[in-house]
Amino acid sequence: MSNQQDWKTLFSQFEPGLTEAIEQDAVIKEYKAGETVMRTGQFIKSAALVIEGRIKIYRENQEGGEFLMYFLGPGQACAVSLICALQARGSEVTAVAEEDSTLLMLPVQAMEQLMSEYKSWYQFVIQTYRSRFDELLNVIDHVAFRNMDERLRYYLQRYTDNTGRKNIELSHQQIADDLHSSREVISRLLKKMEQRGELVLYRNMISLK
Amino acid sequence: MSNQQDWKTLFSQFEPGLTEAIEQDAVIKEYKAGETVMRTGQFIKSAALVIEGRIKIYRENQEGGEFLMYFLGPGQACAVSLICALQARGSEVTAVAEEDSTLLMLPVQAMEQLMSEYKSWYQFVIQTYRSRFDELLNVIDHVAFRNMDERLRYYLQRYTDNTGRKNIELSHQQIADDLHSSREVISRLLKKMEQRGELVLYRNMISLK
DNA sequence: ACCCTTCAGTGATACCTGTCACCAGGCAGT
DNA sequence: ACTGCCTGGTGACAGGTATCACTGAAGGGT
Repeated sequence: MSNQQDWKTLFSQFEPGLTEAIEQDAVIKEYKAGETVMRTGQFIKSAALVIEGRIKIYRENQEGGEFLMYFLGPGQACAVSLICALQARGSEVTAVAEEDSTLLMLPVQAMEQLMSEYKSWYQFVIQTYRSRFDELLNVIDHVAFRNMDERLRYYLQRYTDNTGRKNIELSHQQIADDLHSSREVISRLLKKMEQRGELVLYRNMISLK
Repeated sequence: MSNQQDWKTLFSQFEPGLTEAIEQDAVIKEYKAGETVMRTGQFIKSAALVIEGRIKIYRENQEGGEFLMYFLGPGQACAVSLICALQARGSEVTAVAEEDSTLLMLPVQAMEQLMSEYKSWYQFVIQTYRSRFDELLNVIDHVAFRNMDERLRYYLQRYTDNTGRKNIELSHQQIADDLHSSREVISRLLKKMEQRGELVLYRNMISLK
């Protein structure tokens, strides 16, 4: 477990003074794996920076369906929270901790001030918008142009990229939920991929080659 | 045709001095209907604000498929151009003028400066990010959770919202392209909607009830 | 008036994916 | 050991959508 000093090295692009300014106003929050960080419709009063762990950001619809947008890792910030916080609006996505996670919560008022005072903060915000926007574009590409097998492959790829591990500890059902598909479809596609030698299937685990 | 003075009233939220500052550095560009404003991969050196007309922003894939993201109308700015311009990166979307359009092109260097000097510019940029992000979320919702009939309905709705007209002057083929579907499917769905009395079909025109 | 292109309608067919039904194996708690 | 639940595998089937083939109608240009 990293302690709370470490976050400064994570955001080393922040200029002198900025980290201290953030420290003054921000609150550190811990979430256990599976805990909901933010629920659709919930009012947002803070921007969230991830210090440790992994946060899953997804969209929910009325009928209980869900659809993964992206994961946030250490050093990343939630673009939705940045936008919503700056405009005092409710969240339009749901965020859940996939692992035990540590977040730095920065109140809106503080954000406003940092924005004008610190160029590196402003650049960080812009950069965050950009990378999340990019990620959304990729998601749209896949869901619009690709079949489920390619979307699954992309999903597994992103997962290993995010965790840095080749073993994916998820049930087929969890994957199906993230892709808004069904377990049977995912099982069959995974089986095909296994037969092609792209991966090996275990219980609650997929090992990429 | 509005002349070039009018744009200041369009962006009336800009604080005193900002419009003049923009005027100094910006260039007005005109595009005929159908002209390509920006192509995927093209390098962006200016932010684009729409003064008049309608710009269609869509994603292209390698095989020639396309997928509509949203339209930009007068008073709106292209979030992609704002982001790309600030980071000197290539475009990841294609922009085409749907009608004869007038755009205000603001070079990157000028943007940087306005950003720190004018709060109302900074807020405009944030607001632009936010609304485009929202729109993308809606698009994702539809493509992830909805069937083609609902997507078509949403598409027609957006179209009339954007143009302010109840008559949609598009061929079925054009609609199919925007939704990344096929003409036959769109024709059939439109026929069903006509039979239900939701609209009336003409050649190259759909009239919503 | 005629030709030619574009647009729209429609049936047949195939594929992808979601759903249902059912089974078997693993794992946890009693 | 028994029970029950979660996970994964599999076949059958259905609905939605893409594709192909063909038709006829509308409109523009000559």
